[in-house]
Amino acid sequence: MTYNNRPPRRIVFMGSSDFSLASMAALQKGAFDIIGVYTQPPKPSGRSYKVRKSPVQLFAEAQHLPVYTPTTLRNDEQRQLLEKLHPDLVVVSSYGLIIPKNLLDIPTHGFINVHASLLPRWRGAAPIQMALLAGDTRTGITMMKMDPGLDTGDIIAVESLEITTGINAGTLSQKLAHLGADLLLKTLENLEENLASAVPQQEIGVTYAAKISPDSGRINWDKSACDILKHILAFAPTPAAWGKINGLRLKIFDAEIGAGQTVDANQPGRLYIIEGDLWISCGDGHLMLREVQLEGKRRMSGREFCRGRPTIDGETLT
RNA sequence: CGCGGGGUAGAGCAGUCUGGUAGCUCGUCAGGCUCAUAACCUGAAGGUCGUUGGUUCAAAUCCUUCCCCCGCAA
Repeated sequence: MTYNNRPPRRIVFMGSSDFSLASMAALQKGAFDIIGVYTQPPKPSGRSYKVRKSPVQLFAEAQHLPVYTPTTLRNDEQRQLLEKLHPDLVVVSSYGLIIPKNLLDIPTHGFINVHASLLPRWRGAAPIQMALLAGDTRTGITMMKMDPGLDTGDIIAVESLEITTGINAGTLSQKLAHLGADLLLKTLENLEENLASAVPQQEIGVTYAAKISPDSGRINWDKSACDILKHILAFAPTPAAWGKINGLRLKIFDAEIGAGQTVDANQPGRLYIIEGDLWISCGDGHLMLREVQLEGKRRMSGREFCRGRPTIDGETLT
């Protein structure tokens, strides 16, 4: 790969999730020196409460990159640390910490951010999920210069893609992660020009994507089959959409909208077994549940679920 | 020791409380029926009941060791 201008050599990467991983890996393969990786500190998490490192940290350590895991960047110590690294550029991708504005000037070329939406739509923490929930037909990656606001920086580059029907948040996130990594490399090829030509975000069309929680995955069966399907796909595979049956949580990972009138849909949440498939009535229409998981059990197809539990025919999911 | 569920035929489950010949729904295979079929009928194969040790005349079942899977929470 060749560069018209002097490429930024000394890059600091800040990220925490699987989404960030693709961008970091791309930088690592490219002709860049990742002189430091910032990521969320290991926390007690997972079953049995063990301390676990973020995927970014695991990858960085495997590549023998220096890793920093501050709990906040909002103090002098952190400012001095970043200054000592003398970065040309800081690349941020779903890091999870707010960048205080007194850090933004430290790198020669400032901070850039890989954001998974078409800004200014879906600023904030969960843009991928919100795009699916809203039924958007396109989404994409926005590369922007970071400023003190929440995803309000000037736009350097945009790449969009179609949201294909039936895609879930996990798969879409992977596609966007790769798109983001490609766009990041392109941006870095002519960084100075690209930064200079960045344009402010439009003031119309601003929306915010709040964090999603496991609780908000609970399905309201009074809604239409179409809305519920969006909900299921937006929450899959984590934290997953769910309902309760006999006091147990049933996660739903995939479904399809039923055609015809095979189910009388007057009782939202009512389950039916029809020719071995698992169906559920919604407020409007009905869904065939293709992939489910009862708490304590593994994830399985709706058909498998029915085979072992023929008695759920006629029961209600709430 | 954060809380909890589970491991029984290729898959999903019942049986465990109350010990007494290993079951169900599918799948697979063979045969039959049919113009035909993923449909239907008949039959067959397929299990050291996760692992270790113990109690007992007898353990999937009771006690015990370890391993593995999963939900919550974070």
